[in-house]
Amino acid sequence: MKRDSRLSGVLHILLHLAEQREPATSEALARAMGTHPVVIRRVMAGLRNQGYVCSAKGHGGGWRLACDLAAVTLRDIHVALGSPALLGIGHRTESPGCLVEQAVNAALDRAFEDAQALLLARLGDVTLAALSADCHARLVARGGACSLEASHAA
Amino acid sequence: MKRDSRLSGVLHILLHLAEQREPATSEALARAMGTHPVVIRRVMAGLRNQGYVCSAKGHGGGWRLACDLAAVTLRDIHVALGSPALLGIGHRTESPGCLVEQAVNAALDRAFEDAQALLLARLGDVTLAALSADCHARLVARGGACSLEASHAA
DNA sequence: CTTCATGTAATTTATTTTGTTACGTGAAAT
DNA sequence: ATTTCACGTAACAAAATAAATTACATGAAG
Repeated sequence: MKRDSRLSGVLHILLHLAEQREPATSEALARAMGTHPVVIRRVMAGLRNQGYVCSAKGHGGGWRLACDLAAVTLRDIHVALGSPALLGIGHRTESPGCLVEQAVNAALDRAFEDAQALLLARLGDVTLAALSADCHARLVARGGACSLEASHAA
Repeated sequence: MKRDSRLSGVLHILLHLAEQREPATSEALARAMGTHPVVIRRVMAGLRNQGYVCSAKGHGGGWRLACDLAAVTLRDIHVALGSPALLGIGHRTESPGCLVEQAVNAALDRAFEDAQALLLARLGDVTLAALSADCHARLVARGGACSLEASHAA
């Protein structure tokens, strides 16, 4: 079972956008993320629709942040990506006729819902601003010499 | 992202086994679960190795429970299945060179670990005996007329 | 009016999961 | 004994998913 890393990837992109004032093209982002520009556009489309970023065509175009980092949480981004399943395990059948399976589903659901609620709450506790601050703290801790952008130069 | 339903399926099987004293063949279980006997054997192999069930060859052979339902939790079964990923989302990279990605991973990890720990704890709170009792309660609530096995007759 | 860059649908390719076949081992029935 | 039954496993095939790519359209800057 492969885990969905879209949230991780999008956060990565957003924080990089926060570091530069000029728009970043899908091609540049794709190079940094090791993927294809069209994939970037696909995943960013959701964020644009929710107003977290904006895009511009033509010369000097690309992606820019369009939100206050302090007002957006990781949960917001998760929702903007379409609220993909947080849990990796689930039911065999959604509404089974078998009583045994109903009991199994009920027991698992209780556990699943609690875990999911906790995870959403934790994601809701972290703002993009906090994440960005953590980035800069790490930059200082590491010596402060290199730009945040340098890590994807190669 | 498709969710793994092995835990759900195996619990279903175990509770059915709890209802009958004669062994159940892989073929019978496969019919009930809508899959192939070899798939049943594959998934049950882990449980057998951990001693939760035992299997017998030849006439009258098949699968039987080999554990005290009151002493085994859903968490134990999850572990016996190889502890598949509980979460549906994860990192892009495990040990990134990029500071931004390190910060993203750190933030997500905190949330992930807490949710995972809660889920494991909840699974650890439910014994197979409790699940089985819930099955019987549902059977009574529904009228008590039909056998637990009837649900898979068709 | 050409170049650049996004928007999106359609297609192809790769990966993962699931199902199937085939053959081996051992136990019970005849 | 030998046939039948059922598990054990590896190898193979098929199906479902996800990702990458292509293709073409739109619109903005030079």
